[in-house]
Amino acid sequence: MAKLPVGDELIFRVAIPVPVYRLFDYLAPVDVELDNIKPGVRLEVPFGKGKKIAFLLEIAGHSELDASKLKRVVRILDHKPLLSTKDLRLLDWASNYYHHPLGEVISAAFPAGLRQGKSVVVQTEKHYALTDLGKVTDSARLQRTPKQKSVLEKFQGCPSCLSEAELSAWNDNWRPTVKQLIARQFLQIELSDARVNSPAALVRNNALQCNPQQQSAIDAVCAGLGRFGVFLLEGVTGSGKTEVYLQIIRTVLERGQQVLILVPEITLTPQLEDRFRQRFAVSIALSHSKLTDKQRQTAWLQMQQNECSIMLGTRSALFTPLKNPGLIILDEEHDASFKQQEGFRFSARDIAVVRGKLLHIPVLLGSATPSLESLHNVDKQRYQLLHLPDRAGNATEPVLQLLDIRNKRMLEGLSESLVEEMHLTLAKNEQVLLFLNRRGFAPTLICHGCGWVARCQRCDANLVIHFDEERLRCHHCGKEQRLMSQCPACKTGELTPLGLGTERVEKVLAELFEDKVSVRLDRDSTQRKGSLENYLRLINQGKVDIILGTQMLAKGHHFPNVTLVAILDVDSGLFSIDFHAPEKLAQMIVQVSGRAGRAEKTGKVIMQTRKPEHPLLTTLIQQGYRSFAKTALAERKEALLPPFSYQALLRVQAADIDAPQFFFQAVTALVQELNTGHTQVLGPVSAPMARRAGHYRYQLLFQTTRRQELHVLLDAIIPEIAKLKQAKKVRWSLDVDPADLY
DNA sequence: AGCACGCCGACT
DNA sequence: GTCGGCGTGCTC
Repeated sequence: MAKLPVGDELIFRVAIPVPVYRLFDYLAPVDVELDNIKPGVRLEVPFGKGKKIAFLLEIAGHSELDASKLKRVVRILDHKPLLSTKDLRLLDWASNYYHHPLGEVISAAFPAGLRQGKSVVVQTEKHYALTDLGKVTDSARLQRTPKQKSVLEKFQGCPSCLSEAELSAWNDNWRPTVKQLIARQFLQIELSDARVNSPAALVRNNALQCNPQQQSAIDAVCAGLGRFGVFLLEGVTGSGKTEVYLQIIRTVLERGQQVLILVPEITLTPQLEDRFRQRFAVSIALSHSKLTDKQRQTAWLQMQQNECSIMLGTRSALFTPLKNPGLIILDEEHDASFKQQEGFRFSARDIAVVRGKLLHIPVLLGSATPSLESLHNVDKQRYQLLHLPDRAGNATEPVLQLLDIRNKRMLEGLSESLVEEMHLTLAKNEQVLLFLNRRGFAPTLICHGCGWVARCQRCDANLVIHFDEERLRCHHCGKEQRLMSQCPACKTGELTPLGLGTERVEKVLAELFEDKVSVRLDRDSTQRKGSLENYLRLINQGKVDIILGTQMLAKGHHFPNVTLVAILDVDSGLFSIDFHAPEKLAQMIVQVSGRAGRAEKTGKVIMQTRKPEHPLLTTLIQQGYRSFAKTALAERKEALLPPFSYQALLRVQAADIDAPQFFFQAVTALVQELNTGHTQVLGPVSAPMARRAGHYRYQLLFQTTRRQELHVLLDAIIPEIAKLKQAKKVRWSLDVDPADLY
């Protein structure tokens, strides 16, 4: 083979999205103009048998490998990097912190299309604001789009006469067509530079009057614009957090900068989105899982190119490049969905803070029930607390009370006193909301004759009875079967449902409140697209008296006419072995309570319990979430648990029962060799659910009071674990700062 | 993660 | 005699 002229060749060092903790070297393409090639550009490279999209990290003069082993870059996909140097640094940091391969981390920052190598279409057309329509004279070109034509003409007659619907149609659907029209006219008439982002055109004058606390929160963040700082906005439901966001965003837009707003889940986005649209006359980029890849890519590029100033998105929108960043807002910062639970297990909240630091912009975290980590950061004066203690308007705080149900007669989970309270509320024509975080009819099917229990074959779990569909279903692996009528063990005993699910409560509601309308909101009843929205509409129209549901009720939905909220079984959250459980339970209780009494009507929250003296419950009820958090933090400190220590969890699962054991034997040997600091190693222990979907699950916990020490150990041990032959027989993953120990 | 190489059981 | 099972190892 002819020897390559090694000395003359330049080396492209790249990251490739494969689960390998290593970079790859390639020969630079021939005749490459180096001036234009910067780190971050996407490349197409030969890899193994096929081709892959790679990300350029550096251009080097030498490679460790013999030049004959190197392949050549096929082509360069980007003229300039789509990610900034700072964002690349952020991704590199995240790769190190979470011990996840850099190629996969960088890949996660791109929308699906660009990840797969789609080229960015150069946008020759500019996006213009509605104000520019006034200068378009040639509306004859819109003959085929009469609605757009009429909006245009209406606008030209009276710019402020456009309705909400017309404006959102413009934002959502019509802009491309009108945009084309403007592009054609661009050659004929001189348009102003009033683009979508132009501050003059972007705010509609409908801000709400703020109370002093809101105003001082707004002032504090606005005074911090242009430099790094983290603000924790603590405000109960209805305290006007959103208005604070909106007014701060206005200031950021006026500075000509962009805002990234992250929210936990799409369920609460429509309402928030509506408020944004009502407030700002600029287009808003959305990014969440219900959109198509193309829509997400468009939104991503609009932010990247500064054609859009506001992005509202979920966790994965965190990495959206911002040409002119001004502020990151993370709403409901305590929410668990900000932590990605598979693959690259990152915390969007924690990375947002690091990103703010790198970009020299403030980060605003908001919550009615801040995470203990964030409150601890306030104590440490790393975050600045902004408190909104009052409900806006005349709304009063709901009254929380414990209802001792020991020795009380229960009707399918409802105590007699609760039923009485419900009657009183319904008699006033007000709504009742019942919360039970367990779907299905009952969580257990047991034989009254022989004690046989319906178990999942593949998990350490019982099958849940779904009476309506006559099925038994495993909520962990999804496996299901027909609900049998005869005990498969003894063939004679009577099969009895044990325990309580929403379906069962729904049945008893129909009997107890014959003349009232109740709806059940859980994953099963809202599976069909749009059905949740339908139910919510009926509820808000007052056509529903009793709302019964799971988790999904706790998040964001407003039920102004609900004045009684009952948590049917608060005890099930009290006895988890996971130290995060009390925090999660307290947050859930407060969030559910927030659904009650939003208007001028005082709400009441009843929690049925058999542990009325439990300190978590009494502290929370008598002294509020803040006191609870203080107590919980003191307990964490006492036990040296996070945030007073740092954890990483090594999880393993395998179909073979012995494989995890062999894996951990090898890992333990590595730990003994490499753990030069004082990191504690707890385990391995079997996961709380030892078998799931036919896989045996074990985990090993690393814990230390000095974060640096933990990362030194992980830096050393992860590449070694990856090389273990025992590691190839299991599926393993590392979870840094695990949000739960399951 | 793919993908090929490689060494042992049931089929034309 | 082959087809194919998935264990093992590599990818610049």
